[in-house]
Amino acid sequence: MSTEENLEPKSDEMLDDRKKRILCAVIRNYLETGEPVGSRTISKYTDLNLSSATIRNEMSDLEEMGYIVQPHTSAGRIPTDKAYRLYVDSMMEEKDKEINELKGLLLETEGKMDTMLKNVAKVLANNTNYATVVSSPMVRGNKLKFIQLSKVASNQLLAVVVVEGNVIKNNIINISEDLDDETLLTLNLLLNTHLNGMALEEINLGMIASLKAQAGIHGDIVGEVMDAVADAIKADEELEIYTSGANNIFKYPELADHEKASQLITTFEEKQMLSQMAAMSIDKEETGIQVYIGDEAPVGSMKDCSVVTATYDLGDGMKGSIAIIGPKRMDYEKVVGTLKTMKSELETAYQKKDK
Amino acid sequence: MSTEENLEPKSDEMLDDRKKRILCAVIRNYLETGEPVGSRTISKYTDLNLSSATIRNEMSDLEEMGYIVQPHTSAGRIPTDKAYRLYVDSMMEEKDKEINELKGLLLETEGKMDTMLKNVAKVLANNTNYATVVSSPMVRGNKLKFIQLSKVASNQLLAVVVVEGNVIKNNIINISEDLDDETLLTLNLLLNTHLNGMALEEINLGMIASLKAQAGIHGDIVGEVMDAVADAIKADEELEIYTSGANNIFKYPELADHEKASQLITTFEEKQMLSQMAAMSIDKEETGIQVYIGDEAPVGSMKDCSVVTATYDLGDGMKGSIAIIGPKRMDYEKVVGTLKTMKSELETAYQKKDK
DNA sequence: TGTTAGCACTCAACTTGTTAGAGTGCTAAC
DNA sequence: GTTAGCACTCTAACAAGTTGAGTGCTAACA
Repeated sequence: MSTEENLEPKSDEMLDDRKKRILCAVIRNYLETGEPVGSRTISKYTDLNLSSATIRNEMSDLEEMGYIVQPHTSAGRIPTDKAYRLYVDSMMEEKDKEINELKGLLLETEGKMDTMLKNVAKVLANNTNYATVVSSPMVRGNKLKFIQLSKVASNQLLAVVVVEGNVIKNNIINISEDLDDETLLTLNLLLNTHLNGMALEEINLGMIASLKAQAGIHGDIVGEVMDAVADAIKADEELEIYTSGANNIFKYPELADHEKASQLITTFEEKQMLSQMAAMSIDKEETGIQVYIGDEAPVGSMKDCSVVTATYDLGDGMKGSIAIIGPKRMDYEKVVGTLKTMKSELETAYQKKDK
Repeated sequence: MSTEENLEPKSDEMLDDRKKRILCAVIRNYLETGEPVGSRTISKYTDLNLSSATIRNEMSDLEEMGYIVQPHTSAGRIPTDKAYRLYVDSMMEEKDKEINELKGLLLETEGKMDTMLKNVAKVLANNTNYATVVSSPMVRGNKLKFIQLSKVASNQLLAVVVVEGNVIKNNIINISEDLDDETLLTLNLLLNTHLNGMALEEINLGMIASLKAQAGIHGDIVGEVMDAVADAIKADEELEIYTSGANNIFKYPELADHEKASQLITTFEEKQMLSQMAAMSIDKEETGIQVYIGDEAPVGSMKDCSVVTATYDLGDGMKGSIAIIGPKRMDYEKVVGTLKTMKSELETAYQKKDK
């Protein structure tokens, strides 16, 4: 072990215990204060009884290894992304106990998925003082459950498409010719017998053509219905996004200057990037907690932030994502803990609602 | 006329033509530059050939009357809210011609109401460099058009409620007992014959009770359907809000400090205040353009802004609101003009879509 | 060999003083 | 009624000096 020093610096393993403790102290202190931390502070407020001079030597080493930097000479050190990475991966202890009264209450109140998720976002933002993004669940491997055409006016049909997971989509179809009830019934039968239970991916052009043929003179309507189905699929892929606490970024000077704030706010307003981010996070398939630090962040405007995401799983392949966005010096321990608790709260709240 | 000077200063009428022109020049100049404007500037850049000293005397008067103020002694003057009010009411000429290519294009592309309004917000934000809020149309005096129950699973019904204006609402109803198709048909018939064409306000508890009685053992289901109807009404009252360009506030230093920006962003994120604002604006019933300056603004967080709203009318009592939020020194002429054009573009685009 | 005290040095941040310029109000002359 | 001139005010920008936190280095110590 000790003879491996001639190898290239393999960072992690090069850190002896003392260096680790010093680095950890620097990080912890910086997370709290947001100010560069100097050798004297470390020397005073840690149990390892070392003079500031010794600490200085060690810090000099740590800087060389790329864990800390000075904003300018004669300032204290601040952690680099690399240090945060190490901290998140192997140094922090989660504060799992962070259960807050609110949650239970808020989740039970409504059976509605959207208000539920909106509340999740709001509670998280209030509890953490960071910005939060919650996505609606994405449903995978969806099967068509039910299709129905109804006449709402002489020249208008209503097409209702229900997909597994009870995602419902309506489309109003304008028709030129009036349809009698029998034809409508036939069409409904035709559509349901052929399409029910079908996975969305299985519906292709050939099938549509065949249906159209069978519908005879009403082929056009089938075409329109298939458009409605296509819409249902698309709507399903576009995740709903609920955000809260975007204003929290103003609490962190490193994010609050006009340029950065403006970009972040735009991202939050347009939601589309957030939707992609959520989709990515869900696709990762790891059900655990994911931490993106600085440049690792999935969205450009967040390159000065850290993003912590969790994937929740409501069963039936319904998975969604919860993300917390804050400054790189966010309280990772608290955030990860809170997110874990919230994830499980959400999942159990949904199970309960179900029965 | 000239002998009325002994009356209390009745502001507007006290302003002789020269004062008006000077005030107008001050306002115009300040709108452009955002800097306090001094007497020399006015003396130079107006056609009334007066020395700066004369202008100074006049400006001193105008200050006394409350139209302009100095941020500090030995600075130029800036207009007060009172001045803006006068300007908006009687001095400005709208730049009605401000028609921008984009509009026509964007509006036609989609038949979808929501994307259409989203686009309106986006185009306005891009064109004006202010923040925009567009509400979905509020439908008044709504009548029920169509109700349908369908079986999607052995223990689940789907209730579809269509309201005039083609607002569609779905509810999944969990039932304990299985229903055969005939019963379903009877229920559908019962609901439709009694409720179709009924205004939402007319549906009261007595009617619901009577329906329940007629439904016999399936009274519970009727109850649930009525809940779905209630939902449809509520969903209809809650206006959808589309925003764009919230980040534009950072372009105006007077709005961009942390405190104000944070409040504005929160308002834009939570949308609920904006929804109320839209509702208010629609209720005003005046179909024209409304300008709120500073404290007049309908929302607290906008007290340092000006808000210009327009009400669009799609016929059938469907009215919505478009609002532009910017600094008090916004380009009122352009905004009012653009808003008028957009209002009519939107209305005609909708008519076209209809046929 | 690792640790420590001491010292010179650096640099941001704050304080103070100075200056330049824009703008005003007032007065006296036109 | 209008204007030129002048003294005055106040901000913004800059320069210079001061303070304090923090460092790196060296020499002494265990």
